[in-house]
Amino acid sequence: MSVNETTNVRDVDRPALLPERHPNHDLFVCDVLDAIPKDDLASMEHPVFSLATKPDTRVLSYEHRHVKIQITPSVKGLATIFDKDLLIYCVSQLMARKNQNQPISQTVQLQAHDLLVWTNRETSGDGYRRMVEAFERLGGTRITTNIKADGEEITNGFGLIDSFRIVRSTPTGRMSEVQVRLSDWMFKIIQGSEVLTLSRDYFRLRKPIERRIYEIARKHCGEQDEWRIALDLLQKKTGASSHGRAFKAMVRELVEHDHLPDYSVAIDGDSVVFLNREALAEKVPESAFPKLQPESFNDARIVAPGHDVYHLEQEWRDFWVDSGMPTLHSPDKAFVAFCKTRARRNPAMS
DNA sequence: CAATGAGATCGAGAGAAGAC
DNA sequence: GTCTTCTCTCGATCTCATTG
Repeated sequence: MSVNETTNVRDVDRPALLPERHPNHDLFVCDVLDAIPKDDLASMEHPVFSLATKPDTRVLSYEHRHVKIQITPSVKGLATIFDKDLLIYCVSQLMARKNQNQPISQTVQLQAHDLLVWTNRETSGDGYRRMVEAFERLGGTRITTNIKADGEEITNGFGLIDSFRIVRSTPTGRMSEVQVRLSDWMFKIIQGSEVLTLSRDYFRLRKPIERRIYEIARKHCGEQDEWRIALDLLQKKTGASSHGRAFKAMVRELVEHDHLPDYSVAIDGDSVVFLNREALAEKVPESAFPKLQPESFNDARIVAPGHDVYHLEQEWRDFWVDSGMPTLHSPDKAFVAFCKTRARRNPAMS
């Protein structure tokens, strides 16, 4: 669901969300630490990706019930939350194939330009340079953990990705194809479909912390109506190392601009409350929604052939609620226009 | 006209200084 | 001590001009 740009502009007239450069398909993401046996680490959700925008060479260590986990960066620094975009792309490509019952392999072949477009990034030379650096950080970041099994302590180490290979096109020296080999554990996650679907607007989140908060909300709130967490605990989960005051100010800003996909955020004392937007939409009384004429559904079928117009109506209602339930002079025209845009963006599957 | 390059600007985080 | 404000660094991002 795209956000109404005109109603979501910051005081400093800078949109909270990045522009939607390209309409994407479904996103899937796996929680990295889910890869580790769940009995031992299910209750641990430690940040793996750095939120910093400059090289972060800290070694992160966590301990929980005699299980130790250590995240070690290469000299290039920890993989950042922006680097995770590349991993999300690889996982999504494999999941899409898997969902179509096509065979999947641990090595993903992808077009560099497609990756940049799909992850809502710049396709400039700088964009390509940053992509290579991101792959280097992903490959260089190692996770080491010890697990006790039958009295024996086993230490496992793995990278975020196993390896990558860049194929450059000769005329301009620009890279064209990238081959990424995923780690065994990452591949197991995909095989087990232990992934979450992300909003398309995830890639439009500007701040690293906002992306991390969305992931946490996505995992914990999920389809529930509401999820509540203490502010300091949320900060701990995000891994943000800034001062508590700065973190609280950031959450306040998130509340004020209300631009987090899928969830609305509120502060209640020392707690942060995530409200599922879909659940919120359901609570709007039927009489409050704009009335549509029966002919409009016929018009919608014409502009969006192959789509379920009643499903589109539901999406349109969600969009209307997200936009702040504005008064519409002509709901029918707005609905048909919405269907037309939707159909252009996602042509009906045959 | 899409892809690309260059320079400007933003943001996270850290540290310092000053007010209370 | 606590809190706010300012400055700095550097990668991410924005904007606009150029290229093929």
